[in-house]
Amino acid sequence: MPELPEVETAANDLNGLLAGACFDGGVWTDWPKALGGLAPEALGRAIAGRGIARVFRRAKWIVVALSDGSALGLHLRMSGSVSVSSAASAPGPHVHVGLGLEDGRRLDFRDVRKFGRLLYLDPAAQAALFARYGPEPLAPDFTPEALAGRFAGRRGALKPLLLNQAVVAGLGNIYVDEALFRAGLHPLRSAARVSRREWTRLHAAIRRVLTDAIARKGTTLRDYRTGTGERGENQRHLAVYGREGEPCARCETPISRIEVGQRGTHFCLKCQK
DNA sequence: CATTACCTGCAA
DNA sequence: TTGCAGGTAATG
Repeated sequence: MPELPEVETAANDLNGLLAGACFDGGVWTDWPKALGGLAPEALGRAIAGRGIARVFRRAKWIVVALSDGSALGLHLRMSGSVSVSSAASAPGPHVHVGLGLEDGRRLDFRDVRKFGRLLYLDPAAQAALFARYGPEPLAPDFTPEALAGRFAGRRGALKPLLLNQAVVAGLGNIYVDEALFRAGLHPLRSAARVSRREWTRLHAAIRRVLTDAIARKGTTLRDYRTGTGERGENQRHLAVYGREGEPCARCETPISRIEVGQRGTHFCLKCQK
């Protein structure tokens, strides 16, 4: 489910709820695989008594930074979400991990499809993990030239490259389709045949689509919830994603759907060349 | 580059 | 029953 705007929203919500709190070492799970091989007891020992310095996003990871420089990395994959509840309450449906806090609350990790992960990361593991990712598209130094530079010398179509987290971090199937529509670029356009002016348009489109979605607290199609349990609003503003057959907002042509790299791909064949 | 695997739920 | 879903890693 979650792409950059959803993870950003969830991380910001968790930061407001958890900054300054302390894990008590209690770990409940009914799906130990989510911990990536670390035993629940070992995770509990690692985080017991650790304060939460802050919670932020990197790529599609929620990073819970702890007082000793270690961190928890939460990846929601297709259907994950996070929430904070009372430790006295029973875990809700599809909650697979719960981490106790010293103040009587609990951080819950919910994930219908069980693809998500909650990993303990020491500083070296954090560095190794985040080194795999490309630049943050909303960072101030992510200029149109920086975007074009990421594609320099790469062959292939725009959409698969934009989905590649090592090229640019954080984009997924929804926002790639939306950004390409806004930029007027066909998802199968070769990256080698994009002009300077088109890179500038694509850069603006990516930033606009992401910032608008963050302002609307993300896109909730099925499982995604904000860190406070609400649905996002951006699903009401999608131009092409999930709109096969509906008229294009710009030219009325029915939106097309094709497969690109095994992903459903939505675009306007008249507006996107 | 394509295919498969990882999982569950839901709509056609 | 089949196909599809916001992601990604592993395998030919």
